Amino acid sequence: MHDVPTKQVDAKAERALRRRAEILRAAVQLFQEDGYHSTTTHAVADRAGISVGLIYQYFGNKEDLLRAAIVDILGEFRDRIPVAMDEAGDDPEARLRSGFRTLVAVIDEKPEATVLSYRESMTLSREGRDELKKLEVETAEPFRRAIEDGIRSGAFRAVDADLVVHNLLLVAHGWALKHWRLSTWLDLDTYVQRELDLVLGAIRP
Amino acid sequence: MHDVPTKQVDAKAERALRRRAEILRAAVQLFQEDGYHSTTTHAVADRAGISVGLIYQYFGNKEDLLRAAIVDILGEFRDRIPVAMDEAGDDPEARLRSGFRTLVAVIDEKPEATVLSYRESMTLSREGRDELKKLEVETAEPFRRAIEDGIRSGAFRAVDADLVVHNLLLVAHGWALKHWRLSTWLDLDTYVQRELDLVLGAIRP
Amino acid sequence: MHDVPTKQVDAKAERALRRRAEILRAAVQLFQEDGYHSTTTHAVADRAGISVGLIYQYFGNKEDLLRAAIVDILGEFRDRIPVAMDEAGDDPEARLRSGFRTLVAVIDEKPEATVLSYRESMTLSREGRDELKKLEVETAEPFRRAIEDGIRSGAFRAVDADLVVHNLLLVAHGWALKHWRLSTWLDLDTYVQRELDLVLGAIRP
Amino acid sequence: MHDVPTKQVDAKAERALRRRAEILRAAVQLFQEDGYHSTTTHAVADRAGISVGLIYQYFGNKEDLLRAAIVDILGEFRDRIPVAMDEAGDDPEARLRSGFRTLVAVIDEKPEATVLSYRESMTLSREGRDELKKLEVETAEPFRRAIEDGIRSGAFRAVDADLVVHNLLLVAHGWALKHWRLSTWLDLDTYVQRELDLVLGAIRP
DNA sequence: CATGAATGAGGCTTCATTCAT
DNA sequence: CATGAATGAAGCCTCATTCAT
Repeated sequence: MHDVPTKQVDAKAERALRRRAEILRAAVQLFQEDGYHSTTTHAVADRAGISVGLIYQYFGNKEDLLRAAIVDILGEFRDRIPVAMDEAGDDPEARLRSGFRTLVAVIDEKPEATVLSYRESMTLSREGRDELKKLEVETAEPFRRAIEDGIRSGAFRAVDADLVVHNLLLVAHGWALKHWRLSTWLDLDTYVQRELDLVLGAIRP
Repeated sequence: MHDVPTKQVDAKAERALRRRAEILRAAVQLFQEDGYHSTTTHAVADRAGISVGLIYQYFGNKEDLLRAAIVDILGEFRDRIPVAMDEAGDDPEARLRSGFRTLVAVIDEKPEATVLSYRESMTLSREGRDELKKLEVETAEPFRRAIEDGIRSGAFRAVDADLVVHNLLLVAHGWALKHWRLSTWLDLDTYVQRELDLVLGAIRP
Repeated sequence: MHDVPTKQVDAKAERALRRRAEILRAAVQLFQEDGYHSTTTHAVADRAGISVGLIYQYFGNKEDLLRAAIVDILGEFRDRIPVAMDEAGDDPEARLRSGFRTLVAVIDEKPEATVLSYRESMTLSREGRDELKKLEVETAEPFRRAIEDGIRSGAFRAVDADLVVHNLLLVAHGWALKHWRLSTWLDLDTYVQRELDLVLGAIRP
Repeated sequence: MHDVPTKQVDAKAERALRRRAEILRAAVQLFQEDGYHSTTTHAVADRAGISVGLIYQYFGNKEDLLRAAIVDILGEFRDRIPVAMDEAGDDPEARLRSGFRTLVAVIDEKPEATVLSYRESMTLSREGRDELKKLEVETAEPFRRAIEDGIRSGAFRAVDADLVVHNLLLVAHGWALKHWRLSTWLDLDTYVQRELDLVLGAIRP
């Protein structure tokens, strides 16, 4: 109704974003700990330190919370990987190494979300799943390009680029999916190192 | 209280086993189609053509049904892979190829169960999860041995055998997990062929 | 699965019908006492002496219960009125008197449901409302025919038959709608008698 | 604590009244469209172009809004009908015609509120309902007096005056309650005309 | 063995109302 | 005056599980 100082609007908007993030963080934690279906909306509210009702002012429903959680991490993949690859310069192999290292690092930061996207993605509605697939394809794209560049330049053999990307992503996700086993004998850096050696060893001429 | 002819007992026992299998099949189908949590026991009963009550004569509860479904497939891995490897003779690479081909083939036969074991394993109780992990380790074992044999014989480089097995299993599971994408450009045999080329290419001296 | 003696099937079907009727009766009572929206499904279950869950084996949801309640009484109108009119013979006025008397009598038996159909009908979905309108038109039909017969035979003036029926129904419903006021100075028979005198007095030549 | 110019007080008071009326109008619209229970206070605020909180500065709670809406229209009946009857002079029949015509006209102006008073009156608390009954009786009173005057003067038969009033009110309300059916073959004036002919035909000597 | 009617705890979600700004 | 973020009680409904037949 009234004109309100811009600063106030910004403050409100920022506050709203912070709230949204708080709720999402609580949800991701609990989804990871107990699974999506065993997590109640009340539990999310409690963990976030708010009331149940408030969840529904930031998210349409529980599934929305799940989708937001998964989209959140996949979005981070999509955004951070190209940056990391560009910082590595033009060499295809260097780009691949940097991108993969970043991918696994992000997964290691939020393993919950990665596991979630495997475990609960089919819980989502058709639209939600399609959104995920789109993000997944977008994440794969920079890797695919680096490999094809490498093939063109002769740095790599004429392998099936899509398949190599598929493997790279699987192996990266594997760090989260099978962490219970891997972490008994490897740390993050060693895992990245050895996997890169294997993958690159397979595609170098 | 009565003595019962043995033949009748056998007939009964067999009938019971068939029933159990029917229920399990219905459950696996529905778990795959709709997810474990969205599948109701009534739906399982309907699909199996029996009444709800009967489910509880063959399985303790719904989670039991899930565990049985997953154990079923993992057990098949454990049993069929050593056989396939033995049929391939003594050469480590041949054994690896045969074992991997069989692994992917079994997964292709019942992709549902594979996906299930990723998606719902955390739904299980502590005991159920431990049982799965045990089966997973047992499945990995023959692969690990073949690789170590190959390393010893000089057929393979001195790679981290456990890591290579980890990758082999991930890639095999990947056929089920990412079937929606892979099947757009590959068939089963090509997938097995190309993956073997990549993996073996990485570990050959 | 098995063939079952017909008698048993009948017994079950009958039992089911009784249950349905019990639940419906409890619901109508409570809807009348407290209004549809103030009546909880738990309250209905308690009144019916069953558990909440059972309601949902006989009715799809709460609205379904409301629709069933209203359809129930409107159906009774539709069925009992033609019978009463036929018992009255051929004379249009006698038929009208008998039909109206029956209408008010049925309303007096279950005033709740009549009030419900006024108060809550718009709570229903489009389909539910259409079903009600159809029943209402069917209830009106025999009255309309009697009046038109009377007009043709010269027993009644050339009045707007539809309007007279509209009035008859309103007045009959009025017995339930304004019972709190009417019952302070009239009983059922007197109400019927006097209203018939008024209505017939208005349409006689 | 400050003395405030009277003009300002008036301006404020008027502004407040306007706000109240705006809110009430929004509420009546929505109550009619969706029913009282399906209308949320947020929806009322939106429709009125204000915030939820403001509603509670003009009305104690949601039920208050309903009562105000119904009292509003019933008060209009009470006020306008005697005026219309007085303008018609002394003849009982003329007074009755004028009163009824006005009653139906007011109902036609705000059919929502009439329907509301049937549909939701039981939603009100004891006090609210009693207030409605009082208003209803007050509305009926001038009609009753006209009929008794007519009976005394010999213009009408010795009918049950209260019952005739009951019918008049029912028939008037019927215009709103059954508008969906009536409006398919009648307009307002015809309805008034024909109903008056029927009712007066029934009570003329 | 087999049935399926019955149970009831518990989950998701809505929405009237408040209060700090 | 006015806002709208926040609350939390309460309702509808589902569904795993039992048990009398």
